[in-house]
Amino acid sequence: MQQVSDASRSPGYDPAPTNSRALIVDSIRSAGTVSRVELTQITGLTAPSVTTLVRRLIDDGLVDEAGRGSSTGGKPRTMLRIRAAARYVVGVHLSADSLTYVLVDYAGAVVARWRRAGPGDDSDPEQVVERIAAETTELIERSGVDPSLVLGLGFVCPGPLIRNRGVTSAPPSMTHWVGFPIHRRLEERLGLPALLENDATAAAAGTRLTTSHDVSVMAALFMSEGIGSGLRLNGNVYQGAHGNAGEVGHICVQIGGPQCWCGSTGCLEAIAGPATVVAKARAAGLDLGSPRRTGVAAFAAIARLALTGDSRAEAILRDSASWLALGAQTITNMYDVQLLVLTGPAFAVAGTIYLPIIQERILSSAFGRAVNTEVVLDERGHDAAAIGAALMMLRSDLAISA
Amino acid sequence: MQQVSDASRSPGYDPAPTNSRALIVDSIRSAGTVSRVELTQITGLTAPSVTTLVRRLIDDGLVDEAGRGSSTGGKPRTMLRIRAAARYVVGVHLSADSLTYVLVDYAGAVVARWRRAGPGDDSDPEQVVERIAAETTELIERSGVDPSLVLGLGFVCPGPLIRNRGVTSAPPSMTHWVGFPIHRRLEERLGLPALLENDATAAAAGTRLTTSHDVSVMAALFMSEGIGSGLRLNGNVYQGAHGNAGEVGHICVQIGGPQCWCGSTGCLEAIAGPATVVAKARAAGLDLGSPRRTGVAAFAAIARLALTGDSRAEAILRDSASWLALGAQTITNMYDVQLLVLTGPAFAVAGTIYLPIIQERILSSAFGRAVNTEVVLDERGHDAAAIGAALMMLRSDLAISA
DNA sequence: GCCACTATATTCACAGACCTAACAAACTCA
DNA sequence: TGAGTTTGTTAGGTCTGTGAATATAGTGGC
Repeated sequence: MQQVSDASRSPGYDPAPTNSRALIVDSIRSAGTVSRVELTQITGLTAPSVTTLVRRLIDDGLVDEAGRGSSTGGKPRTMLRIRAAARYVVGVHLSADSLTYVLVDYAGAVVARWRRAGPGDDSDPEQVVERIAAETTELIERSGVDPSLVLGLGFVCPGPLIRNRGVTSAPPSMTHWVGFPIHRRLEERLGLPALLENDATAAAAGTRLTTSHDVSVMAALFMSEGIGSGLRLNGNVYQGAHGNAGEVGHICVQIGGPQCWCGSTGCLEAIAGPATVVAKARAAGLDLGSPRRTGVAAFAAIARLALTGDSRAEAILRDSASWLALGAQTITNMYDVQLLVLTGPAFAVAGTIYLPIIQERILSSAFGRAVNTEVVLDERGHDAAAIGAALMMLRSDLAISA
Repeated sequence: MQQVSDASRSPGYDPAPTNSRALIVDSIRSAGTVSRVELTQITGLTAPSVTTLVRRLIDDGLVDEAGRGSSTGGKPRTMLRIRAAARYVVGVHLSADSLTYVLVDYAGAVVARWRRAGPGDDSDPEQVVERIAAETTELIERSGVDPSLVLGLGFVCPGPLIRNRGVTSAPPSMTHWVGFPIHRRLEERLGLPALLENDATAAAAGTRLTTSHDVSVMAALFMSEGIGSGLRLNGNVYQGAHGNAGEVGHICVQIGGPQCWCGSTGCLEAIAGPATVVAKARAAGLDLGSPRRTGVAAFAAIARLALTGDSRAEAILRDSASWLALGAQTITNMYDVQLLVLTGPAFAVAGTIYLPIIQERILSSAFGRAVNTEVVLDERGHDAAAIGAALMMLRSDLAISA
């Protein structure tokens, strides 16, 4: 049980691994395949240190040699890569209308994925724990992965939470979750360490960096049922004092604006979040399929309409995007990032509408111009949070012990 | 010259000192006087390590023993404290209408302070360098401190900058500073390492923590001629990818709001910053003394009027405060801090009007309620930026070498 | 005033991380 | 085939920090 709490501790920002072993593993993982010489450059360690650390990792079965590079006039480089089958982690993303599972291997690749209907609005937390535990077990079983190689589970849910204590406040659909220590219950039920994280923060951890240049400071703008953001610094997420950093959905963007479920008024989420977009679309008489369709499913229906030429749907989304752009600008102003990634289920379905509007505002703002902040769309938006939670587990100390 | 750049390097967030020597010095400095046993608790190092490190620090003249604590049944603790006279650093805060110098000793105390009129709007940067160099030299001379003990200089100016390159964009009064590498010029002129920092970020570093409980994540909301903020994590400031984190003055708080000098519209600073407050007060016919009085001096005149019962002045400031409260809420939402300190010259003169309004909004916001974020006024607001710059220099690697 | 007791601080021997310097291995090219 | 080049390893040393044992300087009982 000692180990269990270890993974989810870490008050505030977790500095870059002082642990060279973790540093090497991270470097190999994010590079794909690298040679030892390259590792000396990436990590700043000396060649002998790299040799020693890599040897131990190979002995422990965490890293493999993977053929040779071509010679550049001398001995060719021996390439290294993560032994993908060494360990696995599970990532789970819960929201009212969907429940996403991913199984991620030690190299960080998704080897299994499962999306199911969410527990709905009035679910009993204890029953949901049961269900998640059962489905997690089933996921592992069906994937054919040896369960003893599964290190732990990263669990993600929307909204503010207090690390190690559970959800502290929640959107209307999940109020009965407040104060329920779901990750602890999952730990007990599954016998695996579990980590609890905010959806947006996890998404920041899960975003693959596909930019050419080196990005050490990036943020994710996450939209699912709500709106949030996460900040990633050199691969570590910034969580704030209580694990609630990045609550961009509840900054006030309009004095005297509409009431938000959070108790405040004029929140970005209340004005331009998916729930509001859906309400506006319904009010405008758009056909979103079944009237029982809610949350991201309903939002996706609007996006489909907009993308197939419905100008009313498009106008509603473009209006939402102009507000989201404000949030994005706040993120870049406050965090000063090199890269902002739009991610989460809502951007997965409507990102192409939001992206140019957000980009334009960022690039035309004074600081955007001065420093050239890039804004991109995550191609794995749907699963970003679940993947991120899994990756956070994969980067915990647990994951590098022999 | 190697050393010189060392102090101002540090891409993005600088993790807690891995350097135990620096850790010990920091711990003693922030505790005032401590025993070795207490240091083992604070730092997590073992008793033998503390013994050794402290012995070296005493040998190097950086730390002194300072009598004994009272016994609690055994050997009384030998108290340690920083040898204040071991080293000194200078902090300089430049704005259009004032130039503040502080000389800070190795214990972090201000031993000399000098506030002078600013260079005004149309000053030649080279001449300002000359003037600052001369006045810095004079400050040191008059203080009686041995110049060879002065480690370096922390330089602070308003607005966005790119670390190591100078100011990148600037308020109207300082546009001619754009691109001028003032800290490099000061280094050359004074023969001392210099560090360039944004005023708000430095203020976060300069704020003394007077709260009872342990604060590891705090932010400063800084108001001088402009509005900015800084984030401090475990004693290290977060600077962002380009040194521009915390630009809360240029988040948009009103769609279609007034034009800001930064090129954007609806910026917090344009709506509620000191310049706007002064303009409104003049428009309302308030007597601010000489019509040539500008910047913080004019703002201070309004604050005096408000505090002596002028209801028009008070209304103008209260309106500004309600907008600043939005900015404060954004800070707490994005950074999730335990403590928010209002600081800078403008809060130094009008803080008592702003504080309750800001406090109320933070405490009534959902996340404020859930996690109890404290909001306080800095009693050293006038000098916070200069002091902070000095303290940042004091925490650089330079400052702990024998 | 002496003795046990306790809390504080130090010494000593050792483990581990990481470095420099020297060396071995594996390729290219003349 | 061998010189040159690049990659990786071995050997030895330094430095940091640890645990175990010990020294130091008080308190309080008798």
